[in-house]
Amino acid sequence: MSLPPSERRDFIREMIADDLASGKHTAPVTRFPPEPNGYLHIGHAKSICLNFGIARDYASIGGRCHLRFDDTNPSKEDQEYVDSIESDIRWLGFDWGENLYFASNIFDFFHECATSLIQQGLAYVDEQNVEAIRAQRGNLTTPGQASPFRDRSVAENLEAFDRMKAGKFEEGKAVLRAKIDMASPNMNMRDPVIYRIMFADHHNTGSKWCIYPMYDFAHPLEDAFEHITHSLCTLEFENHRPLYEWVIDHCPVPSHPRQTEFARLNLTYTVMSKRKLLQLVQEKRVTGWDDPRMPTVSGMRRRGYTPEAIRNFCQTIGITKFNGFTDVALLEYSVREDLNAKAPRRMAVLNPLKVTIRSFSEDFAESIEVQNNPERAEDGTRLVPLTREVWIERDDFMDDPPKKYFRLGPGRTVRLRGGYCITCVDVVRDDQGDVTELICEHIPGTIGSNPPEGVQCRAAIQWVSVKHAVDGEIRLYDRLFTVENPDAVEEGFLSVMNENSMSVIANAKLEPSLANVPAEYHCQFERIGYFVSDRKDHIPGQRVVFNRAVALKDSWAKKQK
RNA sequence: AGCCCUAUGGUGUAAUUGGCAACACACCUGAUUUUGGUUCAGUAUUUCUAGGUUCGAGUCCUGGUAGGGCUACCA
Repeated sequence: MSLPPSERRDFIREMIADDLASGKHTAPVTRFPPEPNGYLHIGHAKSICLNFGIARDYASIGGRCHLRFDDTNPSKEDQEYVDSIESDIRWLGFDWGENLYFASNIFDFFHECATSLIQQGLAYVDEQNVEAIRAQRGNLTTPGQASPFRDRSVAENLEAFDRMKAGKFEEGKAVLRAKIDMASPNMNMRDPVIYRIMFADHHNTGSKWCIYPMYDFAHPLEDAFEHITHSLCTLEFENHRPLYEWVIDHCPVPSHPRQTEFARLNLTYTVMSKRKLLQLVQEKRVTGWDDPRMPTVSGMRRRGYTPEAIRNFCQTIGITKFNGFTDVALLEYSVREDLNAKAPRRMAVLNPLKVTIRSFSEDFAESIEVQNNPERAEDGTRLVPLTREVWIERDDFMDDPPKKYFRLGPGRTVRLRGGYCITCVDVVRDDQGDVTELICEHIPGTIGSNPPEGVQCRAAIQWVSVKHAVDGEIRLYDRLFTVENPDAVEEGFLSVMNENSMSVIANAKLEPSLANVPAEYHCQFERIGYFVSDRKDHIPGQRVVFNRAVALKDSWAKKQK
């Protein structure tokens, strides 16, 4: 008996339920702790849905989720990222309320804890350079060796740490190290560096500090300071947990958070590494972090994803410790499901072929009432002008149609979606023999009803009145691809960079209801043919789905093989 | 090589904690359809391996195997 996804409990939620039942905590307090050094991507969305989702589940008993900027490395961080992260989280539908924190706001607290460690004889200032420290750390199989500075006196360490803080050392000339165990099989415990010197302007504290705490030291202290109960992070921090606990156990902290790890999101065909996404932006291979081809939250938003779709996706993939690869089809399904129900439909023709309906007079004009969304009658209808000449998709005609091709061919009949059935009676060609125009006749009385007995009309195609067509631009965006072979990832990038991987179709013929839009339309899923408008000025707050234009190409191609 | 983690259809996850292995996606087949969309019905495919405990093991124990992580003054 498996529970529906919405009620499913992952191992983390089980643990929280147990902690609540045993009285260990009265309410869960989680946190989402991004470093402001890039934009949020779909992988972050998984963590956001987890942490804020738990807070939401327990909101009635005081559960909450903090947004905390883990800004302890001023050389990589920027205010732009802080702003984008806040707005992306809000867009996803979550709210941290009053609970906005910056690690940089408690630099004094970190400093106190470091001083306390020194006083307990648990930390020392090492004045060796990086290379020496690295060499002494040993490797996976051989234990490390003690630094000559390891047994300095407390007084000496206190004094040296003060000089670090006062800027008396140059960068790289001294670090503060925790004194733990140079022979530990866990490399993280071999006297990890917990403070380093960096003369850099911090986006929040300016030049006030020239020493900054390392992640392994700062993170547990931040959690404890904020009274986080459950500190959820990804699998690569598993080996850091002993150090996390060591810091909590030896510093004067107000609470005892617990770290639990879960698997990060891996998506097939998708570049997820922040480093590589940054590279794409810096080398201008994309227009920015919010380029619709990017797997960032803001890129996906421009591409037409809805917050609901992303949240449902996160619900579907669940939380485990298994490090697998999620098929991107699962992501695509979640948007299709959401958009199919909500998005209004419009017609567009990408690769136009002119059709003249000769049974109409020159000045024929009729307003056809078309449903905005066949899934939702309450979305109403719109009037679309039909005239003697219309554009149809070139792929909707085949000279020599094979069986099971239901659209236009010589002598064949199709329905102009929402309108009449038309029969192709003649084909006009140029000197090369290429089709330039179709001559058709309409079958009267076929709006809203089937053609007479004996006339095959199995498909409905999109069309746009030539006289009323809006010239717009529709862009088809590819995903950013990597190749399956990880060694060839860089080559994968090259194919990303290639303009061919992004097809831009100019001068698409658009339905006149889009008249005010100097359109830039993003293809939602070319595999199924959704085009989603990003333009808020178009239909406020709504997404538009253009059907079929590309879907046909694809599904037909698939049937061919 | 040492330490840590993980293993359930093609993919991602469930399994009332030792009691008939299931859900979604993907795939294929058929029906419906004024979007080759949607919807509906159906087919096919599963507990890494070898032992052990047990009336009974996906679940517990032992040994293998495979994958991931760890040798930053990044987070």
